[in-house]
Amino acid sequence: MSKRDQLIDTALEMFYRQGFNATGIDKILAEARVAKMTLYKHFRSKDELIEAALKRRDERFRDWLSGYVEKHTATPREQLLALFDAYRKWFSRAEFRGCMFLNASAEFAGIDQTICGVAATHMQLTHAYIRGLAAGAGAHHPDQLADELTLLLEGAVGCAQISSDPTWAERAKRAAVVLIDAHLPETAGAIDD
Amino acid sequence: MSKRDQLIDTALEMFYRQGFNATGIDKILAEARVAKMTLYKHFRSKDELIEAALKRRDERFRDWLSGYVEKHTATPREQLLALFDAYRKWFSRAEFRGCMFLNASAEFAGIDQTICGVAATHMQLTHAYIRGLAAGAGAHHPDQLADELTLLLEGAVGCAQISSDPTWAERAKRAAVVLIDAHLPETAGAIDD
DNA sequence: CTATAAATAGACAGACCAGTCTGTTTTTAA
DNA sequence: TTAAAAACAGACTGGTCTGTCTATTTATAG
Repeated sequence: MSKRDQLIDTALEMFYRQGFNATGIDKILAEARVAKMTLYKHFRSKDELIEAALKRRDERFRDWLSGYVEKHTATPREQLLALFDAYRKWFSRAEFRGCMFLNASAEFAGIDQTICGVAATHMQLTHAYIRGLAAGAGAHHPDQLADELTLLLEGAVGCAQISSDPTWAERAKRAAVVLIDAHLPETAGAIDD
Repeated sequence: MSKRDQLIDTALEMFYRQGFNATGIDKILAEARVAKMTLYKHFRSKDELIEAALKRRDERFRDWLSGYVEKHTATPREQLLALFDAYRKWFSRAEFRGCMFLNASAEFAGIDQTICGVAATHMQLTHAYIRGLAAGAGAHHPDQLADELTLLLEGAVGCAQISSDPTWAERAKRAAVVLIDAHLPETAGAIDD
C-alpha cells in the first residue's frame, strides 16, 4: 500500500473517531508512521486530506452497503428492507460515530465549501442507489419512496448516535414496512404487528 | 441581561454557526464584550460554557416548537403534522446549521461524556413531547408513533443540512401522514396525494 | 553502479488556544 | 458616602496547531 493510501486510511479512521478539528496532523502522521513532508507532497493542506478521506469513506460505505444488500436478499422488497439490517449492523459496531458526512457538514458548514460538497454528493449517490432499488421493486413513485427511506435511514443514524442505541434501525425498519407497502403494488403485503 | 446570560447567548450563536472546537474563547469574549475573568468566574472551563449553551438551546428549541404547535393547530392529528411545518420553517432560516445536539455529539463523542449527555437528554425530552401529542391524538401505540415521527424529523434535519434543501421537511411530512393514519383510529383519514 | 525520485527526521515559524494572574475601574447596596 | 462585589483590560504561560525548510537516508530503475 502506498504512503498516500496509508495516510488516507489512517486519517479516515482518526477523523471519524475523534472529529476533524480535534485530530491534529502530527497525530495522524505518528499513527500512520509517515513523515510530514510526505503528507505535504501528496496533499496541499489538511483540508485536502480531509476531502480525500471523505471520498474514500464514500466509496467504501456505498460498496459495503450494496454488497450487504446483494448478499442477504432475494426479492426486491427484501432488498429495500435489508438496508435497515445493514444499518443495524453498522450501529452495533464499537467504532460507530454517526454519519461521517453529516459530522463533516457540522464542522465545515460555512467554512469549507468543497468538503460540504463531498458530503452532499455522498447523500445524492446513496439516494440514487436507493431509488434504483425502489424502481426495481416496482414502486409507483420510486423517487418519493427513496426520499422516505432516506429520511428514515438518516434519522436512524442520528438517533442511534445521539442515544447510543442501535435499535433505532429496527424501529426505522418497522416504519419502512408501512411506507414500502403503501408504495408497492399489493402482490405480497406482509404485515407483522 | 446579566453578563452570564450574555456569554451563554453569544456562545450559543457562535457555537451553532461555526462549531465548538472552531470557536475560540477569545472570539466569544470579543463578540459578547465581556472580560475573560468574568467568564471564568461564571464557568470553570470552556466545556462548562458549552454545556450551558446546549441547555439553553434545549429550552429555547422545545419552547419554540411547542409554541408553534399550539398556535397553528386545532385537532391533535394536525398537531402532529404541525411539527413538520415548524421544522420546515426552521430549515429555511439563514442561520440553520442542522441539529446542534447532533453536531455536539459529533465533536464530543468519546471525549466529553457530560456534553453528550445533554444532547441525549434533549432527544429524550423531544421524544417525550411527541409521544404526548401522539397519545393525545389517540394513537394505538403512542411510543411507536413517536419513534417513527422522531426518525422522520431527525432524518429531515440531517438531509436538509447536508443538501441545503429545506423541502426535506415536506417530504418527511408526506411520509408522516401515512404513518400517522396507520396509527390513528380511522375517524377522519385525510388522504392527499 | 549510478542517477533519480521518494521518504525520512527534526527543527522551525507564526499563529492560535485555554486558562491564570495582577491591578484597576465600575457597579451595587447599605 | 462608603464598603463590598463585579467586571474590567491586558499581560503571561505553556501548550498545540498547520505548514515550511533543510539535510539525510532509502528505494527504485536504467
